[in-house]
Amino acid sequence: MADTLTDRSQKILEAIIEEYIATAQPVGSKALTRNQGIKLSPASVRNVMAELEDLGYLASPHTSAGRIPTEKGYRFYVDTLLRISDLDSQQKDQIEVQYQHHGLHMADMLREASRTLSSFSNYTGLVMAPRLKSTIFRHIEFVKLSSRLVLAVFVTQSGLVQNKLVEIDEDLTPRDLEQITNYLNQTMIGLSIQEVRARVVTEMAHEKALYDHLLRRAFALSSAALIDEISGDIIIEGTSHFLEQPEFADLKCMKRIVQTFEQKSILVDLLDRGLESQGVQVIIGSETEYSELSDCSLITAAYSGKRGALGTLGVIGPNRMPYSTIIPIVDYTANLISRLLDTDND
Amino acid sequence: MADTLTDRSQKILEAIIEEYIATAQPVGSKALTRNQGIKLSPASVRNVMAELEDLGYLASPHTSAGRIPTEKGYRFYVDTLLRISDLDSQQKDQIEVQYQHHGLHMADMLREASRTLSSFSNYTGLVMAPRLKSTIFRHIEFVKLSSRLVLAVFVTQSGLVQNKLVEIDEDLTPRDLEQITNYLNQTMIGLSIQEVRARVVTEMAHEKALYDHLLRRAFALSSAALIDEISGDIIIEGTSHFLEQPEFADLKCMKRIVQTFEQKSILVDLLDRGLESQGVQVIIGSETEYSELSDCSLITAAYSGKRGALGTLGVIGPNRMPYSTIIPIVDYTANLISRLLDTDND
DNA sequence: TTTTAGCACTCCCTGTAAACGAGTGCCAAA
DNA sequence: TTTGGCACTCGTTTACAGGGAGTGCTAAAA
Repeated sequence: MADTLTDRSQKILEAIIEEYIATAQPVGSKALTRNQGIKLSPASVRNVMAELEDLGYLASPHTSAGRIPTEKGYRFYVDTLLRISDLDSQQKDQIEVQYQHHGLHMADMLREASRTLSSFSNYTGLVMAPRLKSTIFRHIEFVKLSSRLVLAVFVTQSGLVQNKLVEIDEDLTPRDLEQITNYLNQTMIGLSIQEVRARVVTEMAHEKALYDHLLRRAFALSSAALIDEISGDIIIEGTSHFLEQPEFADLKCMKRIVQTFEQKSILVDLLDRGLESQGVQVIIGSETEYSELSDCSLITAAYSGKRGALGTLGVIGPNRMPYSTIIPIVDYTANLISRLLDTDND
Repeated sequence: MADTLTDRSQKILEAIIEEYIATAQPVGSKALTRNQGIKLSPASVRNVMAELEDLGYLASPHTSAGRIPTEKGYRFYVDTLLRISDLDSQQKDQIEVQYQHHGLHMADMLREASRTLSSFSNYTGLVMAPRLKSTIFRHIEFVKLSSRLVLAVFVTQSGLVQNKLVEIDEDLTPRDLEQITNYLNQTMIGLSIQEVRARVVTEMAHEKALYDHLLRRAFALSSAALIDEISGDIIIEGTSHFLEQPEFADLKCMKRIVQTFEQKSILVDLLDRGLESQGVQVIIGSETEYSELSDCSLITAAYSGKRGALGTLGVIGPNRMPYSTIIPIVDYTANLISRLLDTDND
């Protein structure tokens, strides 16, 4: 089949998709010639529509309804038809002002990001918090809570604070802890947590019969402290926007989606996919590879700190989303968060 | 009006409420005599029902439907008709086993509590994390991040770790910080955060021209660190259970409730109310005093640490909830959490 | 005096049928 | 190649009748 669409076909496809995005109703040939700037008769449009249906870009729910875009249609629209404009500076300001009160706390900032994404897009906002392992070590502190319990507090370059309780076998004096702290802080600064962990492991293996008692304990302690990373936490805001979408009026289907959100692991996986990519990613329907989300699309972008990607954020909604307005919002927010993380903590 | 119900009236009211809880359908006189253990004819039941309606315990949606309980009906049921049985030990074990993997982390434990409440009740689980101010100071640590930025880490008696970034005016050497830390840890241990804060404030006022430079800075720093407490965080799990309730099939109404959940402040207020009380509290419908939740009921209980109440947890659902099975679950969970918090960190 | 049976009445729900409308596909004419 | 016309399809709406569940009232039975 000739998969190259004529200019005219593309124009009509675009008009159909945009009309459908706006109205959520199957769009017919007549409606198209009326509302959109199509200068053809309904009959001509019908011919093109039939052709587009044959090619798989459109589908008809039943004989006498209009056409709705298929996933392939949306994909083509996003890939080649969509012209993405920048946000105007007024909107940028409106978004940016949301972060003014959250000067220093990373967790608050990410929550605000999710909330802002949701309220500016009118869909559901998603933010995946940085994985511990991908962040840069800045500082570690041990606080002795009882004879067998030590609290380890890491601070990462980007200002994320993470703590973990560690059980220890032998009693350590505050003096021991202080020395261990100093040693680790001097040797590990600037490495990623992943690198720190690797280094601890190799050093422990190499110097099995480590002569320096203190060092051995330092490694044992930090190894225990780093052992299981926090699974990337995900911040979801604005689930209620899903309830506004006519395509999810069916409670069964709605419930499946909300349950998927509650479970989080699927969303973590989807957001993870965008972590290594540049710019905005769009995942449409079954491209998610989860049947629960086969009617949902995600628009995601990675945000990054000084040294590479930290996490991903985005918006999830029905396939029928106004991509042209949401993509810039996601893009701008990701850049804004990256910028704020860079400047805040130095 | 004679507000004392005869034994028979009470029995019938109870049967109606339980039938309605089970079926979500208005219950008629015939259905009652069929299914429940009522040995009267439908006509007699009807007389009693009419009386109960006059007294405000029942209502009829329309002429030829059965009766449904009013809030007053539920309240009477909960206050005087309900016999609460203990959980059997099998159920207790099932609940308890959920916490085995979460030995040490308080945050994880609370999240698990919310999840368990939800899955065992089939409604939505709520847990309000301890307010910082009501917890007991155990340890404070300052970590210098840059010349103007200090990270303050508190540990509370119950193992809650809270951190806050503080901007400082003058540069402090690590040695200064260490001294300040030591001073605060020695003087403040065992006080509640609220008391610590009060103490810092009075000392700062009293010794305005504080001769000891170090002390002054210690107070300034801890004052800044304690200044605005974390607003009680609330953990909501199982919102999707709301989608199963026939009374919320209306999307409008559903959306209003989900939005209320997202906003959280209302739930915080409601959970706060149960903080000072002993045992299980039930808030029914408009008793919440929020119109958004006029069709919802909460079952809450406070959990506590060594020294008094820390937070509240519970379940929220429609007015039509199986109180007799959920109250023991909430009660047991609150006690379990209290116990775990007590034993874990000593 | 209390309980029950009978009966007329109300109101919702369901199913059917008809009318309607939006849209399609195809064919022939422009 | 485009357009107008036309028959056809199919979902949606409206109207209406019938059935069912439940009520309130009254009079008879216990």
